[in-house]
Amino acid sequence: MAQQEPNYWLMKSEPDVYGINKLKDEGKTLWDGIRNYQARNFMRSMQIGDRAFFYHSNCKPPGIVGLMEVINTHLTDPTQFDVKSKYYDPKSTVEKPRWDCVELQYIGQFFSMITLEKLRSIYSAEELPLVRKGNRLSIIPVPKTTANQLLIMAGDLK
DNA sequence: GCCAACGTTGGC
DNA sequence: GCCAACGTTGGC
Repeated sequence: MAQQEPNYWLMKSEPDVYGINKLKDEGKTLWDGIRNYQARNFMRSMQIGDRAFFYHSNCKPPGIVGLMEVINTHLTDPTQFDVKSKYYDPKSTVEKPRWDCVELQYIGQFFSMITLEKLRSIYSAEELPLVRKGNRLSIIPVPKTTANQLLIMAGDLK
């Protein structure tokens, strides 16, 4: 089977909760805790080899800080069964789990963040759905053309 | 801290 | 199936 071109994504995380430096230390991570169906469905369409921009949200300033690669897909999110987790979902069962996740590997960190302000000044909602007004989705596709431009903009990775 | 935007829940 | 009430996200 021919390996198809990787797709690009943008994945948000609050740096106080899980930031790029944590991922850099750990090398890879399960992207668990997603409790939004649209975001989950985007994760379900991810393929090994896809790449994702790491976005720091709910901070000053918000923006894209690094790059990751999808190394595992269609994994059951373990936190949905963990009573002590804030992501515990009593309506989910082991037989029929509601939530899954992907595993991501750290690729690199940008020398300087591409801020949301800059992204808004460059891109339309079609070119980068992140900048669409009122968008709260934590996982968003990034069109290939835009992804390539962002990578050029980022230059070499740390 | 405010609040717009949007998702989810649950009564009917 | 509708929709009001409520909760959350996340920029500002």
